[in-house]
Amino acid sequence: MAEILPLARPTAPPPVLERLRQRVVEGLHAPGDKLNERELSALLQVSRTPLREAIRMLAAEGLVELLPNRGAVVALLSAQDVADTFELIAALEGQSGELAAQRISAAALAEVQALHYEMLAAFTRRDLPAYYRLNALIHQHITDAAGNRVLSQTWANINARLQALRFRSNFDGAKWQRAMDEHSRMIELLAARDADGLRRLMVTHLLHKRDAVLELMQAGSNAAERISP
Amino acid sequence: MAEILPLARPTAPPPVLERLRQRVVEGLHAPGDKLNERELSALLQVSRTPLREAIRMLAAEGLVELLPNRGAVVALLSAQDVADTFELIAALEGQSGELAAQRISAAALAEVQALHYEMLAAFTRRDLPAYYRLNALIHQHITDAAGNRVLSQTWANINARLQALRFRSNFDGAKWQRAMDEHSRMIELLAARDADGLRRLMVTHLLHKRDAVLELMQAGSNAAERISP
DNA sequence: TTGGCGAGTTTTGCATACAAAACTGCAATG
DNA sequence: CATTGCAGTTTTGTATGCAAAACTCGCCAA
Repeated sequence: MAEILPLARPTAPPPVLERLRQRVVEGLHAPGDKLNERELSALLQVSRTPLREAIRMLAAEGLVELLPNRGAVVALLSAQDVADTFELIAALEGQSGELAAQRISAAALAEVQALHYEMLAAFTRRDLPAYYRLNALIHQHITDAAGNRVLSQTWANINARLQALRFRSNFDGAKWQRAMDEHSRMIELLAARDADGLRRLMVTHLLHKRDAVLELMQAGSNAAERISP
Repeated sequence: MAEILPLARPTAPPPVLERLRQRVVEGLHAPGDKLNERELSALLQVSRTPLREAIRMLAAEGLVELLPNRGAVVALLSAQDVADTFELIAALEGQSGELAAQRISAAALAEVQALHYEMLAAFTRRDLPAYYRLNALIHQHITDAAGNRVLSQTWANINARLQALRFRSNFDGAKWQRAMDEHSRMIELLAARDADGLRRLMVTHLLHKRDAVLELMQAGSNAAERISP
C-alpha cells in the first residue's frame, strides 16, 4: 500500500497573518509606515479580504494602528510607550522568573544553561546578532518554563511590539557587560531555585534594558533633529 | 444660520466590533458556542465582511477561538486556563497596585475611596450586582491610576476573558466577607502610599479570587456531570 | 508667494458572488 | 445493528464590485 499522510507536506504556504506579522516585526515596514491594502495584497498574492482580516488581527495585537477611513499604519511607539511597555514586560518576566525558579524541569534548566554558555561565547566574540538571538531564546525559555500558557502568550505578544526597534540597540561596552553579568546571575538564581531573587533580578534587568533603549531613542531623535528641519 | 455639528448625533450605531465583544463578554454567547457568520450578520445588520473582521479581532484578543475552515467559537476556558489567567492578572494588578500607590492623584484616590464606600453599602445590602459593578470599577480605577497605558490596556484585555464566567461567582458568605476585608485593606494601603504592601495584598486578593472561582468551577462541573451522562 | 478651493484620482469600507471545505441524513453493506 | 459511502446542503474562505471618504494637485485670488 502507498504511504498515507506524509507528515510534512512540501512546504505549505505560510498563512497571510504570519507573513504579515513577520514583515512588521522584522521592521520590513517601519513604525509609522502606511499599510496600503492594494500594494500588500499584490505583494502577498491574496485578495484584499484576507489581507484586511490579517491587518485587523495585528491591530488587536497592538502591532499596527487603525485610522478610521484612513487605513492602517505600523504602530509608532513614543518614549512613554516604550517605557510603559518595558515596565509591563518587567512585571511579566518578574512573574515568569519567580514561577520558573519553582517549576522548571531539570532538562529545561540544562537547556537554558547551555544557551547561556552559547551567549557567553557570542558575547566574547562580540557577535551581536548571535547575542540577540540567544538572549531572546533564553528569555523565551524562562518564560515558557513558568508553566503558564496565558502568561507566556501575553509576554510574546507584548514583546513582539518591541522587536521592531531591536535593531537599533547597539550597546556601548559597559552596558553590554552589565547585561551579561545580570544574565549570569539569572542562571545562578534559576539553578538555585531562588524564586524571589530571580523575580527581583529579572525586574532589574528589564528596567536596565528599558533605560538603555530610552537613551538610544533619545540619542536617535536628537540626531534626527539635527538633520531634518 | 442653522446649527452645524450637533455635538451628539442621535445615537450613532456602535461599531460592530464593540457590539460583538459586548455580546461575548456578557455571556450572550456562552463559552463554546459557535459563532455562525450568517446568523450574526443578520442579527447585527451588517454583511459578513465587517463581521468576520470583528470576529478575527476578538480572536486576537483571546475572546474567541478560530477553527480553520470550521469557523469561530467563544473561547472555552479549562480550569488550568482560569488558574493561569488569574495568576497573570494577579501579577498585573500587583504591579498596578505598586505603581498606583506611588502615582495616584489625590482626586483619583478620593474617587476610589468613594467607590469603596458605595461597595460597602452594596455589601451590607447583599446587593450582588451592584457589588460586582463597583468591584470591577475599583479595580479598573486602581489599574488606571498606575499611569501605564500599556499595562491597563493589557489588564483590560486579559480581564475581559473572565467576565463571561463572572455571573457564576455566587459567593458564600465567608469568602465574600474576606474579599470585602481585603478591599478595605487595599484602600488603606493605597491611601498610605504603601506600594509594596499594596502589591502583595493585590496578589493575595487575586489568588483568593482564583481559588474561589476554581472551587465554583469544580462544583459546577460536578453538578453538570451529575445531570448529563 | 502663499493659502484655499475643487475636480479627478486613489483608497478604504461594505456588500455580494463564487469556490471549496465541512456537515447532514439516508441508504447500502457487512 | 453498526458502519461506511455518497449526494445534497450548509458554512466558511476568497475574490470582486461598488459607494463613500480621503487624498492630490493644479488653479485662482489675495
